[in-house]
Amino acid sequence: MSEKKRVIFHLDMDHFYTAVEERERPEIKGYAVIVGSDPKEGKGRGVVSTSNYEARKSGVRSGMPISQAWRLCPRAVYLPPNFPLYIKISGEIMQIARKYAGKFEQWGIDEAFLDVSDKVADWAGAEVLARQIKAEIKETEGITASIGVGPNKLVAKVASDFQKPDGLTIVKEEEVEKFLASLAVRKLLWVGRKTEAKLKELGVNTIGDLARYDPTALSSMFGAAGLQMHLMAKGIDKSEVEERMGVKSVSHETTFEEDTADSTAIFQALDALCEEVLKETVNQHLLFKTVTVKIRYQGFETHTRSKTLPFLTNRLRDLQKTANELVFTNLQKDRKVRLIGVRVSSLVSGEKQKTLF
DNA sequence: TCTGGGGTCCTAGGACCC
DNA sequence: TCTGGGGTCCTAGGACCC
Repeated sequence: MSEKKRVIFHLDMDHFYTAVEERERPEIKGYAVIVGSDPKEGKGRGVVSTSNYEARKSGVRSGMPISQAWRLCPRAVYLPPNFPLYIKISGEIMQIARKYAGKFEQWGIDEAFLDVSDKVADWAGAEVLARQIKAEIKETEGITASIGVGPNKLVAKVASDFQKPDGLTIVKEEEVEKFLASLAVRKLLWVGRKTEAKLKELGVNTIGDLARYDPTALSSMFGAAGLQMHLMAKGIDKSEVEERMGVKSVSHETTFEEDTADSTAIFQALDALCEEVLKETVNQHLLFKTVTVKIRYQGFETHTRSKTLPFLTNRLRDLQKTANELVFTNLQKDRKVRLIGVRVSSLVSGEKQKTLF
């Protein structure tokens, strides 16, 4: 019996945050727009979340320090992120896309995988469907999306990035190897900056280089991820499109405006973060067992400390007491702190456990 | 260049249990 | 009085994603 052929879409909204802002404020259309931290005349901390294509012409990129963006593009329109709005519009878009898919998997706020194998007869049918989804999103929401189409998630993901904005790239099985071969390894899912650097040392620059490399050597260098990487480079990916159920952790963190050794300020911030984290866990009817605090010192050295309680809870005083103890016993008093954070995990839905309290 | 904030998954060592 | 093997849980760190 031959394996069923799959047709997978990867949907990727174009410069999503700035696209939403442009839609809401027609007066900024045509200008360079950057959503991110407050640039503070070039002295701001933090990074660029999203920049529109006008800003990208000046070299501005997602993840870039906002101070650097300010130097490259001081005349851009700088906006703080409006997450509630982005989440609302994302939800509407996902609802549109979901109805066309046999299986659907949201990926971050502005991307999704769709398994449409049962919805289309061939690649021509896939193209018709992809255009239909793009058109409906554009008509209903006024913003554009790019779609990549391929025989698996990996190829679809790489394809959606191939032509942007408002792109549609279809890669059939027989074209996969050729399509991938000349692209940089960094285009592969899970190959980030560190892995890219290690591969470069091996003389592996393109996905084609990686596909030809000895998998045993990759395995001894990267472990299981090495073999996975080699398969991906050959365009092989058997992972299913699957709906993700429930969060595994809830966290909040904050970077101080200036690094501080003031323990009053640090513990005050910690208490406030605990309150926010707790509010969310309660809203989602969750109980937690593990508390993790994160301390980042001046110079970016980062440590985490965690404690698993012998019971499930959603009480603020349990969270605050545990978080405070963890920070108190681990904080290096003579060092300035850049960031403090709190996370809860080992979550269980509390729907059936209301009687606990 | 000087690095946000929200997540997921993996690894490796150690404790502990049978 | 020196030491197996399997399994699970916990902790810390790190890479990666958007």
